[in-house]
Amino acid sequence: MAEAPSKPSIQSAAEAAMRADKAVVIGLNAAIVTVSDYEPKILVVPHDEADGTGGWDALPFGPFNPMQHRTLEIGLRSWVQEQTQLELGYVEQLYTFGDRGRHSLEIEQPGEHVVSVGYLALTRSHDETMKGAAWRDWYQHFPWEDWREGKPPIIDQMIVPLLREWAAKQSDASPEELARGKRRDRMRLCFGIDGVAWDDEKALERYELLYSAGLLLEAARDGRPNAQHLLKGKAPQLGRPMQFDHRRILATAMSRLRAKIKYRPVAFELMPPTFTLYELQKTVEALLGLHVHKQNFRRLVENAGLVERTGRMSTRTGGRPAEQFRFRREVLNERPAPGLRLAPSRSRANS
Amino acid sequence: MAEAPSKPSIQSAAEAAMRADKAVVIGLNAAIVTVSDYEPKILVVPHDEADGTGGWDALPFGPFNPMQHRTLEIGLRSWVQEQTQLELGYVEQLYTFGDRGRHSLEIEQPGEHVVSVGYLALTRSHDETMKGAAWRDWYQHFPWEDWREGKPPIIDQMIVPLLREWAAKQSDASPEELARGKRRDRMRLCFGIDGVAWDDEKALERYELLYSAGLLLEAARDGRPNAQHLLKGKAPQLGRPMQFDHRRILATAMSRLRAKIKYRPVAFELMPPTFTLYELQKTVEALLGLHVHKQNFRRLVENAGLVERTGRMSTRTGGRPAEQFRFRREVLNERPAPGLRLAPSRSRANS
DNA sequence: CCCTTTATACTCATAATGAGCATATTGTGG
DNA sequence: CCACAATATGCTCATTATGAGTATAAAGGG
Repeated sequence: MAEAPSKPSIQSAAEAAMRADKAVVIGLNAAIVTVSDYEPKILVVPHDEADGTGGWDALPFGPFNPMQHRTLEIGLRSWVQEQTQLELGYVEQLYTFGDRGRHSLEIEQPGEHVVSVGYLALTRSHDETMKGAAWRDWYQHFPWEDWREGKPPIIDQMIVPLLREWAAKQSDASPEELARGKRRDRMRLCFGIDGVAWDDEKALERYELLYSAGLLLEAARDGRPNAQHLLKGKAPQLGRPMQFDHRRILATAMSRLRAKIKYRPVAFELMPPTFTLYELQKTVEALLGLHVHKQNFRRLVENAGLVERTGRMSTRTGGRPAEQFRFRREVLNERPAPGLRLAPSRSRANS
Repeated sequence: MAEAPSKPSIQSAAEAAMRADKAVVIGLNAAIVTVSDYEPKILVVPHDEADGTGGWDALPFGPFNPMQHRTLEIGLRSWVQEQTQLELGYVEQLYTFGDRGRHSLEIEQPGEHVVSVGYLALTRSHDETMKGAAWRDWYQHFPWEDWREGKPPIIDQMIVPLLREWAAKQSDASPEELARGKRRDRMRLCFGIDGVAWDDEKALERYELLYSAGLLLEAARDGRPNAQHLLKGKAPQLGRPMQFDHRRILATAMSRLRAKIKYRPVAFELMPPTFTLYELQKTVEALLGLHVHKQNFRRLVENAGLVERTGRMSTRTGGRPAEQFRFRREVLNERPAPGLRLAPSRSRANS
């Protein structure tokens, strides 16, 4: 009954290249993450648009030149290396955004379209001396994501009330949003209300929720009607905004990294060659934005075979000296999915 | 110490558009999956190149026209709808490939570059009447992935011996591959040898392993030296090859879907409105390529709150009639990660 | 009415997990 | 030197999740 997917649609790739309306430029965005002083840091570059977003952080960005680099990742590594001298360890593709409205201030020339491919990269080195670029604590952009000291006050003081208001007001809701309590459910699941457990991996969903609720400066900048008040009044802001959709890319990176850490030994990309279990734990906690039970963390790491003792003791910092461990790289060849299987808190998840 | 990521690199997006060497065409590839008769099917279109790959299946492909569609997904849905009349339920971006060598037969014109974005889509409808397009059992492309009837014979009869040969021969190994037993470890982990458990989610890794080992026709077509013998002799083939890197995209889709099914209720996208638990189980088993314990599957599905009884009984097919269930869509609003948490078999995983 | 076939309900041993207690090893300030 | 603070590390225990099996129910066919 249906029309066949016509073969021409395949061959048309060739013709399409000739047609300007389909040609685009590929941009590569890198969310480069490190952890220092037990804080996750994201590499940002300043930018100065005359559009009111001057001063907003941006993620490093570079074009992809297919003539020069065989793959997207090679292209990314190349310009990151050139511009920052950073040694990227782990690199992972996140998502490709093709939104026409991405550069929302109509800075695009007619006929120009940037499709951007987001990448997550991890690095151990974190010199503070890169001119122009800087390491920014990622929780400055996402203050609601750091639960290490308990629930961040911003959630109950600002986010929940504002979201409740948004959920109550149905006037600006889209058709499918109007389903009874849809908005309320979304906020319950995202922010762990009414007995729903906090899920550290939902960083992206939370960002998107706040964006649709018009609570972020990016939403105002993009012209979302329900966010315009942010520009007028001196409304308090929810986290530091970023250029373009970079905060969204960062949220994607957070979600992905928090998930990955649990079934791949990526955390070790951020550790020095030897470390104490305490240091490892603090690094993981920093990324997850959560506290974990110390003794159980140790048990987990040890009988997952992820580390081995070095015999050396650390110069202690207060109490009994801790032993230094090293990452057992062999584990990659032994088990199918080695990682810090930190199960989502079962408490309250099921009520 | 490092150079700043220069702001110009950001603004250069604008100039870059003008430079032909950076302009590319975005192609969208769709892995459209359905399940009928308890077999996973992939929508393929024929193609006729005069390059020897005529007759190989291809995934439906369409260009992305940024003037016409706001986002990549909208663009994808649009041409899929147009060409196939299929109603896509779940759609998810998989990966973006920018390899210059993607269209390996140098069919690219100079100055033309296709970056392709792969998508996974699920649909319930599976008319057999689409002209040109056809539903192909996906295990025809990946015979080693179907363990429902036990370990597929092709593994022990062909794959393992050929991989052992490849692992033993170090002559064509890349520098980092030369590490003692690297290749052997890779095959152990991928194909579950020596007590390593089979991991259904490693479909992509297995495909890539077979490709690098030169055992797939795609590798031969791409000019990999270690695969050239496939073209000469009448060597038996490992699964049906596909055009371009489409089999790789399909492998990505399989891996992603098999993983996703365990923490998101995507399986229901493939079910009719009401179904018996047996039908649900068979569908899941088809996707995973595995048998699951019937009673435990039932327990899992039921106390995860994923389904609810309808009271209606099915017209049985042999024994006691089974009750019809329906998907409890509300579960999406209740639990953070509802899915069929089929844990990886613990047996043999840890020896 | 027995037998086959499938559906569904329970049981049970084992492993994984969350939480806490106990002990060890350091430095510090009387 | 000793009590004490601080941290590391080892161990126990209750609870839950999981894999595997047994038992019973409800149909149709001879």
